[in-house]
Amino acid sequence: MEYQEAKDKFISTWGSLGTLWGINKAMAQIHALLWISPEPLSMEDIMEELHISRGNTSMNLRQLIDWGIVYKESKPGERKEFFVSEKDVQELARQVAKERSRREIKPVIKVLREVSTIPNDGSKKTTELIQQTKALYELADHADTLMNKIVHQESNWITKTLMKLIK
Amino acid sequence: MEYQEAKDKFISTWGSLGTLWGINKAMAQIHALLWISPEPLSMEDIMEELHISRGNTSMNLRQLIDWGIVYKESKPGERKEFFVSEKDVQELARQVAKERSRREIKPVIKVLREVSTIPNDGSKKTTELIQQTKALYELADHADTLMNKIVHQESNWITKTLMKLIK
DNA sequence: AAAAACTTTCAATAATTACTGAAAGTTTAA
DNA sequence: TTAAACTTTCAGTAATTATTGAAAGTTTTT
Repeated sequence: MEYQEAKDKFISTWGSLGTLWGINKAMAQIHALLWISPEPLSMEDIMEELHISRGNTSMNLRQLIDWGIVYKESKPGERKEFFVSEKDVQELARQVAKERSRREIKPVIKVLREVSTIPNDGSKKTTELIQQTKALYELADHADTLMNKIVHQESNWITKTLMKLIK
Repeated sequence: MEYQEAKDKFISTWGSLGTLWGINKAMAQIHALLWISPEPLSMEDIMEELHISRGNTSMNLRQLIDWGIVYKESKPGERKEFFVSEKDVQELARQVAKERSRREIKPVIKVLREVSTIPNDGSKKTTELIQQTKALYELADHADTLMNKIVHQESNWITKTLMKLIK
């Protein structure tokens, strides 16, 4: 396998992975492209490489910037803007963990807490609802605490911790 | 908040959470309904509670069974089949981790390994491709090993481990 | 072996989500 | 202050994904 094939394969795999966890294909592909690009890319560059429209590129770049994993960069003498991705895999993982906690896990935890703390009228169905949602609440809460822990640690804590658990 | 409101809230939240990680709404809602139901439910029961069609119910129940988190059950004297969910939160987490590893992470790891091991022709772009995909490969591989570790441990290892990391 | 009770399949359709492209908006240069 | 270079917005449209419902399939009972 040579360069072009490997590149295409990576971009398309990363793209379909995205849809699997709530990021759309274009957004994931733009990230993939920037992730492996040694140079900042302009909007033109991205549109051309991925065959997507200007509007699509603009909207998805904005989302990547919101996620904190892509940055704008301006080259001296050039009028247009260029984009680069965060290149450190640890930092990428931290940002993703942080955003997912905020967008997905926190709201669910809130509902689970509300639901699991309704007054128990003693009926079987209410008891079951409380018991089962409480179990989910505790699991989700632990997982979220762990994620936040990761987000606030120094950069290579993730790898070190995973390694410790694995062996 | 009383029973019915809490129940509806849980089912709809769990349902939208599902779409966020690649499980469709009906599937997640059926799971939610069974998760908090003290009794096994028939297909009729599920259709009626969630206002979904027979076909939809049948297909999504099958998927839940494939995921290993819902079981068929037959009541003596009754002709139709009943369904119950796995009720242990640890076991639920294990099954989900196992399936996600198999369906999502493993295939990505395979591509990352392939892409990150192409011959390096010494060019800047090839070097960058190899370096960046290798970093992702290592992260994904560690995460997957950890998940498998979880899957094969005794049931309350997850909580114990998370607790240890958290404090 | 026929009928009744129930489940599964799948083509058609509905609902959702993503994408385009041109117009409006913004910034810089002349 | 006008024009050129570039970016963003968003209504319309395309693509994708989920759902229905009726027909076909299966199992159990009589």
